[in-house]
Amino acid sequence: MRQPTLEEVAAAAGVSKMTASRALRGAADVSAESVAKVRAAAERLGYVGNRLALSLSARRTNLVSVVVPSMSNIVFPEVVSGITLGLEGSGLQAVFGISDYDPDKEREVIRNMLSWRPAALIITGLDQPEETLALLRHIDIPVIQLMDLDGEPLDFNIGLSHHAAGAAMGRALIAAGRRRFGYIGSMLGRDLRAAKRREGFAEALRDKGLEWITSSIAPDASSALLGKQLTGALLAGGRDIDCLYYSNDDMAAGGLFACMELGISVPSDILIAGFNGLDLADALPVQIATSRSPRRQMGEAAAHLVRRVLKDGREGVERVIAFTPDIVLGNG
Amino acid sequence: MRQPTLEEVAAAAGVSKMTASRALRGAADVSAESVAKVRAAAERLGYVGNRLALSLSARRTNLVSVVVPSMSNIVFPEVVSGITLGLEGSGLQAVFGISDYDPDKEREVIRNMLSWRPAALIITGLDQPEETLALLRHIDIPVIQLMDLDGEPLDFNIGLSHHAAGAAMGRALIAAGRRRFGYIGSMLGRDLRAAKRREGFAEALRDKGLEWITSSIAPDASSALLGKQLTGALLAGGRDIDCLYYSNDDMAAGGLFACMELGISVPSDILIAGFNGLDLADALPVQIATSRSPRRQMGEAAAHLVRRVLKDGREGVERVIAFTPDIVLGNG
DNA sequence: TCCGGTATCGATACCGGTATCGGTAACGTA
DNA sequence: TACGTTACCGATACCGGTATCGATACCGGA
Repeated sequence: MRQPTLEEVAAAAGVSKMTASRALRGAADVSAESVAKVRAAAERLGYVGNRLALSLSARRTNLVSVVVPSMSNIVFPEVVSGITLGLEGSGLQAVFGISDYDPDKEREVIRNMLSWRPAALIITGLDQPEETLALLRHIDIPVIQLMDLDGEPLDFNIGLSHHAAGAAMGRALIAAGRRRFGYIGSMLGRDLRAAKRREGFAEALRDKGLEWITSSIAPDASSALLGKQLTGALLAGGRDIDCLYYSNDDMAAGGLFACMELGISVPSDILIAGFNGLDLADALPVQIATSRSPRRQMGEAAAHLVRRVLKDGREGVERVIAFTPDIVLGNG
Repeated sequence: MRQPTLEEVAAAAGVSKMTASRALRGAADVSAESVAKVRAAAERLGYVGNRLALSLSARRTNLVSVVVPSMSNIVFPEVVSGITLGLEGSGLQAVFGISDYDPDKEREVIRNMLSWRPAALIITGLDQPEETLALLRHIDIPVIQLMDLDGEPLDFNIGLSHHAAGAAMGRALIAAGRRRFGYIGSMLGRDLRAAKRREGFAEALRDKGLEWITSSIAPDASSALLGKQLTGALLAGGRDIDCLYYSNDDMAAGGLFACMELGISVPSDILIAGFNGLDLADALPVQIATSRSPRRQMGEAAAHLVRRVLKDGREGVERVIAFTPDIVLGNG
């Protein structure tokens, strides 16, 4: 019970392969009678076209390959949703790969993707090692580096400056009267965008003659629980701080929960600031400060860019699309 | 600057296509000299094998197609991570599609997937309409229905009984002394597994002569914010309840936040119960009751089943793998 | 010198579609 | 009757790999 081929459908309908092909694609130059026979045969046999043969023959696929670092952090699935949504109705199909924040694995995933001859490639960030870039310079499809702007793009670039986002948050919190800053983060060696935010924030502090009073960075993946634990440990140290900046909202939410358990008033005693503007942040009993990153929009923008370039070529298409996250300080 | 073909690599290396093919695949019957020449040429030209041609020729792909309802709810990305992880090192590659909880869209996504001739198919739940099942009965690859057990499986089935999970939670909460139950959920017409949990829970109530005192169901997608809003509205109604069962942990977390803002003591005044056992639930300042669904494990189990069946055939492989969620009542 | 075995390589067919082009039947028109 | 036009259809080639089988060169041994 193999999948039937077009040849078999054609035989069942009593016509040639070509006529069957034309009939199923709704081409002209086929009699209504033939169309009916072929349709019926295809239905009866459960025929499903073979995209391998189609794509090989046409020398192009309808695939848009997307490589993200993780699926465990909700922000990437959201970007992925945006891409899928933005591709809807275009006939293009998104395919996803996970790099686990590992540059070597990312290169292998990309190589794997390229072996399917996608029509376009969307990858995360701008910090691919030279070896990966070399791989990408050999191909002639549009390549979009997504979510980050701090660096030299290879082809197209859509995202936001995490360095600037960190700096803007730092300035906003200083303007709000905070002076004694602590940092809590995770996995900065691999999550380079979080590291850029931290560095931008630190620069904003230096501009005002300030610096981190304390800093706690774990090697694990970010999570609310980790944020809670690190915050609990840090506060137990008795440092005198009035603001904690977290690598993201998950961590910050955990920090908030730690404060609530410890009876520390947020934001009057300590202001909690994260990054992303997760849906969760809007529901928290105490609002935390955050930068709303336009995750779905970035995904959709990437999808629309792909559609445009594949349809009309690269001419006149902006190489860089910059987003700016809104800062929300909350009800503090 | 098209992607080079094996033919071009072979020409650059001064050998035939076949020799180049053999050299790159590390086959015997090729001289060390030829291997070196071909490798060098491939490297120089940036050759990446064409999986379309390979798969068409071999009449099989290394693809495992996965269809999930959504990527916005963290549970599905987690399942997806589990599948990807479980496939690691097998040479198999997972490909994902999103159905948006829409049966028609699901059928189209599946049809699209099948056109790539995957080696296996993993879909969510057991409630596909007959039209979709008809599509699946025509194919001879392993099909796994994942995450649910309540129904008649088509081929393989891995998951948990949501009806039983709801009933177990209901019994546990009754045993914990609760009597006046309210329900808060979302999108039950589409999230059939949540509907099954609600029904199972209601049955447990009926067994003890109880029933829902109040129920609030929104058509929107679940989120903490929605849970918070519905809870706020429901509590403003002044119903006398001592326990709220939610469609999932996101909603329940929102419910907890609503209670905290309203000064309602959890769990002494109202016990909050959700479903999933999200990481977030462990970090909340007040623990909520939940059923821990083994999301990564189900994904990994599906991946291992696929590997086994593709390697050794279906003989002797269990058709159904049942998981049971642990109930956590929390620190109430 | 001839033969058999081994190492290495290439020509060909095929996977399942579609593009292309040429063929045939039916019909109208000069 | 001869010819052109139109509608419909099918044979063939090709996409880029690999399986298969046969060819060739070279070696050692009889």
